[in-house]
Amino acid sequence: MDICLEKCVNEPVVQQVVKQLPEEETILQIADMFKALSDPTRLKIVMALLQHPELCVCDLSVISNLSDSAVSHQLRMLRHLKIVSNRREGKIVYYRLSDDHVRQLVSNSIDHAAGKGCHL
Amino acid sequence: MDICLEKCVNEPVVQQVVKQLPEEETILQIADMFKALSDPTRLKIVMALLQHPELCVCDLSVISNLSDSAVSHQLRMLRHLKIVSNRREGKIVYYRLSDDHVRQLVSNSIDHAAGKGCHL
DNA sequence: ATATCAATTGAACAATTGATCAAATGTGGA
DNA sequence: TCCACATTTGATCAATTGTTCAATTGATAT
Repeated sequence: MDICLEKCVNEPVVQQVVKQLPEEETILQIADMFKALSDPTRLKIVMALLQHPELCVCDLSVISNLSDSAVSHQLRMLRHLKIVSNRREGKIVYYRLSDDHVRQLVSNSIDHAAGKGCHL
Repeated sequence: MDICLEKCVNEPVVQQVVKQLPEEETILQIADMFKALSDPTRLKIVMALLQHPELCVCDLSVISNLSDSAVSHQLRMLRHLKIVSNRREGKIVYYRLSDDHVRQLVSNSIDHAAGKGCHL
């Protein structure tokens, strides 16, 4: 028994917290979303798409100062996480944010970082 | 010159986007915040603290189903990122969320995942 | 068909991460 | 003091990550 007594474990509090926690599946989903935004390169890509509705891979590679390949790899991940969508026009593939939730999430974070606080 | 022409690079659009992007420093900061929440274990810890204002390491290890040590390591990271604060009471150390922004961030994400959409 | 350009892909590699274990703090009680 | 407990820390190791390079795909024009 390596549990602390009385004030700690086995109290109703712990049971209640566990019960009210979102399902494991949901937690993994949300964590994935955060993971997508946890890399500076990807975050910059998303921020760029926040300011301009559509950008091609080439543009994004210039903006993020990275090789086309590197950007494409990251876009692939963002695509699989349903965070960006793409559209081909001739040789060029345009990317855009596909999720309004991400838009809000990142937007809020920028505001917060800028010290502006929330903006309801 | 490995840049795509006309519609792509060197357009004012790219310049403008780059200019409007937050500073590198800020981007790194925000990415770190997301990184803190990108691991299911840490996310669960934060979610638990979202539901109960203060929990000790031992509680959190039970809730997250992890060893004390593992939890402590994660709490250390969250502490350094200023996401949680702690308070010692005798042998027991209580942790709490130190940042309202994180509270909102995670709370919003849960709502979104629950299909409730935004709640302005 | 060939050439060219935008984008994607796969392999390889260094760098980072998260869990585990053992040892070390710090705290209160006998 | 010595002991037990809650927590922290350092070291290690497997797994994951992000980038680079080379090769490939898709599309347009000649």
